[in-house]
Amino acid sequence: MMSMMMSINYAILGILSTQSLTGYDLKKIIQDSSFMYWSGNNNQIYKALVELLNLGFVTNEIQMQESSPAKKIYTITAEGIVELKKWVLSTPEIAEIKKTFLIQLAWSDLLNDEELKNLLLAYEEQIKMQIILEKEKSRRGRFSPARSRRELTMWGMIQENIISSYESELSWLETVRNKLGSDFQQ
Amino acid sequence: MMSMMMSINYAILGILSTQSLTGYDLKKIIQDSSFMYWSGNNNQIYKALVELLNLGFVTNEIQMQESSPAKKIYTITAEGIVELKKWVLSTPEIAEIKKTFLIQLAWSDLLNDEELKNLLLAYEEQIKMQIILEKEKSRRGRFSPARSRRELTMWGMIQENIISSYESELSWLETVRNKLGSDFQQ
DNA sequence: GGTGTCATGTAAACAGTTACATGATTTT
DNA sequence: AAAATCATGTAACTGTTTACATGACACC
Repeated sequence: MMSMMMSINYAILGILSTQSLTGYDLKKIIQDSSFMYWSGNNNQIYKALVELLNLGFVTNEIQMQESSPAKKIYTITAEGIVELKKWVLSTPEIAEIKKTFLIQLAWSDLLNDEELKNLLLAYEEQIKMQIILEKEKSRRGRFSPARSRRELTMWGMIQENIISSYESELSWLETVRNKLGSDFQQ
Repeated sequence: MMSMMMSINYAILGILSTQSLTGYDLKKIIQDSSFMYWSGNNNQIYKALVELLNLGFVTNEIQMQESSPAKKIYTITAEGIVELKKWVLSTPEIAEIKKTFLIQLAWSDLLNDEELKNLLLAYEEQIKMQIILEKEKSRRGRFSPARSRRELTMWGMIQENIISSYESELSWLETVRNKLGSDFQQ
């Protein structure tokens, strides 16, 4: 068959493997998630659901409501579970990382020592803010399945991965300041 | 003016700030670079050069060649330098990180202990391969300006940032194995 | 004789974002 | 009175990638 779907489809299948939900629910979960990295826009989610439906990986049940648009509640099928597991087992890809800041640093020869120090400081500030935001996000964290002890551990580890990425960046910044110290003329 | 160009334009301006080059040269440099994260496809580079030319940030000199297409050698202007410096000084954005592997782990409750262990192992393998690739890349590393002692240090630090990102991922993997150890039933 | 490098450029497709549209209900 | 929430969906655009097109030359 070679379905070759984008990974957002698998994120959706994964969420639906824990509970049946509407497109609107999925949107909110993806928006709030720190590791499901899409913006959670309608366009992508509703399109993905149509595709998953056509492929038979989900079914939907239309629930009429008075004075509100009809809900479409999506449920994963047995084939959907099989497809999801196949994907989970597939060879992991290395992360896609875009650090625009490194490009700024690459041309920092244009700056004087003071300007460079301030730039590094500004980056540090951004990261620290992001860590706070991330911790706040995980504190609120509504969607977090815990079907087994192992899954609970896993979700904790996923959160820790993100935090530790930022902390690694902070400790790199320390190295930069140390290494650079001897180059500053003052 | 509010130019609001994409960052690839600034990557190009930066490269041109060290030497005058053709689109073809820029393409190769971006392809080989580990922190200028674009694929280095023609479409983006030639389009960017037209835009930079229209904005007056670069000029080009057409060099005829016998039995080869004419070369267009691009040179940064004084306005280009000003624009580049302005961008370098602008508030850094936090990195855009897309770790699809974390989404795989999120649904790893579908796997048994053995399958999960193998998945973690496969990810470790990918990262180790990437580190070797990255170190090989920096060993070959053709394009690396060193206009000052500080710039040389900076470029070393940029390389180290990328390596340390992967190493942080490896040490996170160790934590996962430890934390998970007690959940495995055997 | 096929593949790779030099050197320009275009076309088509895909991925992903913002914004728009509808319409009732609830909250500020 | 305005804004947010619920719930669906579409339109337009940006960014990015792969592939195509040309044509000479060098290498194996």
